[in-house]
Amino acid sequence: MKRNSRLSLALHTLSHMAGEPDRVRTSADIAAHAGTNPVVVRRVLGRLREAGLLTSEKGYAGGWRLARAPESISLADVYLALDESLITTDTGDHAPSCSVEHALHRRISSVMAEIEQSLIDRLGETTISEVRGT
Amino acid sequence: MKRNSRLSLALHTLSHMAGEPDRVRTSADIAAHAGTNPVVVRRVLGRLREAGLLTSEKGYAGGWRLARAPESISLADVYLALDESLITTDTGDHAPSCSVEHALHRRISSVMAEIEQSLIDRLGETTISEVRGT
DNA sequence: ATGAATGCAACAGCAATAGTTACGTTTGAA
DNA sequence: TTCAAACGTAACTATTGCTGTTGCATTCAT
Repeated sequence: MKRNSRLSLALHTLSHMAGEPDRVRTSADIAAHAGTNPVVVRRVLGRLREAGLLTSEKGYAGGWRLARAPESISLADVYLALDESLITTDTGDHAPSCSVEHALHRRISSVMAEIEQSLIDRLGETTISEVRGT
Repeated sequence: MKRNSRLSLALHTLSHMAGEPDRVRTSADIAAHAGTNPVVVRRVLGRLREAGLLTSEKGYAGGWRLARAPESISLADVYLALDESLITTDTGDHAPSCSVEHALHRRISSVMAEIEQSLIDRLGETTISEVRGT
């Protein structure tokens, strides 16, 4: 695993869960399906839980379950839950020399923020259940 | 520099160049403005040259210059030149166990490809000269 | 010829992250 | 009550990607 693996893992798991929303799955099960480690699964899914997309229960017969109907979970929800921020340009610790540079920097940041919002809007148009194929 | 620094460096440089399109700039000049290293600049700008956005000349009085009018260079051109592929999920060297998994994987890849295309379309709507502020 | 510039290769250092191990905590069943 | 199963979390390692840096060959105008 390498590129965007958190997003990939999250999407695979959620889409898979959308098939049987009531079934409780352990992180070990999920990890086996995803070819990774239970701790990694808990790390990623923990973020989705914080965002209210999943619930987890400890102890015997514990595990993970969708917190909402899959039709109500959009890709934007997942993206924002993971806090990936794919687009945002670097914060530039290099203090701009002249005011022209400074203005340019702000201009670019603003444009990139608009682009990211467009991406989020687009992600909001697709739900987990659609990804799975209804 | 850290996050999306290549994209950031490319945008800053191109936007800056759009102000005086005929001026030749050395990688040392650009690096000084960007607060980085000439070699790093040449690495990033080299990709833009391969994509036909810039030209470079070696030797005495050499340097970098826009290869096209700034109004004809879109953010999509820059994005594609850098081959960043922000969206694409990982290729999953983990061979899917069952055919359901396999179908799901292809489904997700397909959806993410659509999303990335939407992003590129959106990036195509803004040009370097617009970023600069006309 | 010489100095200024790119092109390129190689290497070090750093940051992010996956993977792993270990241990505490919680829960329900036996 | 005891025990096994599960999550939660911390700590550590390894890997990966990228920036920064140095060095050197090449090219070009003077």
